[in-house]
Amino acid sequence: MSEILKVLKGTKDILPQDVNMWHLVEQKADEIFSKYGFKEIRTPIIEVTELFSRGVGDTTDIVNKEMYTFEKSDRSITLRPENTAGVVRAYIENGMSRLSAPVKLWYKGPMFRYERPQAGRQRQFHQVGVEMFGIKQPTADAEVILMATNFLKSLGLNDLEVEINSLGCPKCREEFKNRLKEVLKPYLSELCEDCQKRYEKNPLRLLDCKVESCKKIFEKPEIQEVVNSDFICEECEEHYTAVKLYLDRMGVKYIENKQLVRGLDYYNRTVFEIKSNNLGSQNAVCGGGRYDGLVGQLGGEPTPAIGFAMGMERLISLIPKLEPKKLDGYIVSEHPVDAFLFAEELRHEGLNVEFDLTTKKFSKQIEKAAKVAKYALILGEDEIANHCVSIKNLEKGTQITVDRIDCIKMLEL
RNA sequence: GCGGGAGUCGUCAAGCGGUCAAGACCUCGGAUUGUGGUUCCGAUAUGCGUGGGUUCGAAUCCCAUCUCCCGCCCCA
Repeated sequence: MSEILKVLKGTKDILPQDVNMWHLVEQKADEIFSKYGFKEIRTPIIEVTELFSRGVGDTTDIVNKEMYTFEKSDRSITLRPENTAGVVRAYIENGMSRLSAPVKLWYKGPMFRYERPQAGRQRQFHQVGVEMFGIKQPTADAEVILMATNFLKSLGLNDLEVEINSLGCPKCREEFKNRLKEVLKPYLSELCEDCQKRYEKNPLRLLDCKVESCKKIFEKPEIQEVVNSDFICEECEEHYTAVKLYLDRMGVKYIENKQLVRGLDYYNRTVFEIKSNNLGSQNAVCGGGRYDGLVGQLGGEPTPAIGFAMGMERLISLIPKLEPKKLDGYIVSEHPVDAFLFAEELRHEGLNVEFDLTTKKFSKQIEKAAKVAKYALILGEDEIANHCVSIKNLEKGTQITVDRIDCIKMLEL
C-alpha cells in the first residue's frame, strides 16, 4: 500500500458504522451538560504557540515534546494539545468575565499530541470537556465532579472509579515541594534518571514513579512521613473537606489518592481522575481539576475556575456497540422513474428511503431491501396502475397493499 | 524517546524454503422470467506491510524500513 493510501501514524478514520457511537457521546454530553447550565463553545484548532507554553506550562511533556508546531508568516502556531488554554483565551478575549458568574462552557473536538501511539492513545484524539469560571466555592468542584459521573452513567458506564486529591494552593504546595526535595536530597543520586529530572521540574510527580529502586527509597520512613503529611494549609484543607462533604451528600463514591498529581501545571486544590479497569494501561477516561491561577496568568482578571476533559475514543471503547440503523423503506421496482418520484415523496415526509439505482432483477432488489431496510415498498405494474404500493414487513414477512397516500402512516406504525 | 510481540484478500485465518498461496465470512453473479433472510453453484490475492539481499527456487531465511499491538514515559 503506497504512502498516500495510509492514515498518518496515530490517526484514525471514524467509519460510518461507528459514527452512531460518536453521536451518542456527543448527544449525551449536550443533554447532560445542558441540565447543569453549560453552553457549548467551539474554539479554533490552531492557536498561537505561546498560549500553550504559558497556559499548559513549559515544564510539561505536552508542551516540551508533544506539540505540533509550525511557523506561518513569522508566527509560531500550534495544533491544540488540549482545550483548556483555548477556552480560557476565548473567555478572556470575549469579555466573559463581565457575564454573571458562573460561566459554564463545554466543548468537544480533536486534540493533537505527538506521542507514541498505543491502546487508548493516538496523535489525533478527541475530547469532550467542560470549564466553569468564576466560582471559588467548593460547590463548583462538587458539581463538576457529580456532573462527570452522571454523564458517564448516562452512557451506561458504571464500574468506574473516581479518585480525588488536593494539591493545595501555590503557597502550601511550594512548601511541600521544598520539604519533599529536602528529605529526598540525600538519595538524589540513587534515583532513576527520570526522577532526577522530576526532582527539579516537578517534584510532586516523583511520588508515582514505577521504578522499583525508586519505590524502595520512597518507602523510607522519613520520606513517607513527608508524603503522608497533610501539607495543605488551613484554607485549602477547609475547601477540600467541603468538596468531599458535598460529594458524600450527593452520593458520589470516590477514593482519596494522595499520589494523584495531574501532569499539567495549571492545577491547584482539587484534582480528580475517573478510571476504568477495562482500558489497559491508559486507564483514565476523565481528568480534571481546579485552576484558579490560569485566567490571571494568561492576562485576564484573576478568576477561579475548574474543569475536566474526557477522552472520547476511550469512552467509546467502553460502550457496547450499537446496531446500525436501518432505512425505513427500500423501494423495489423495475420502473426507475416511479421509484425515484415515490422515494422523493417519502423523503419529503421525513423518512429514510432508497431505491435501486441500477434497476436489478426483482428478487435481487428484495434481497437488498432485506439487508438495509425495515420495509420493502413494492411498485410493480399493478401498483403503478392503481397508484398503490405493496408494503412488505421484512422482519415478519407480512405484506399488505395500500393506497400510496396511506403509505406513510403504515410505515410509522 | 526506550524495551517486547506481530503484519498473508474488505474481515477472520491456514501455510513456516520446492506444484497453481487452503478455508470461512462479507461482496458480486447464477440456480429462481414479481417476493429476500435457508439451500446449491460460480467469481474474487501474478499477491503474502514496503524495499533490498541469500537461494536453482522465498509468504516462508537475513537486513533495513513502515505500521499496529503490549509495556515504560506521559496523559484523555
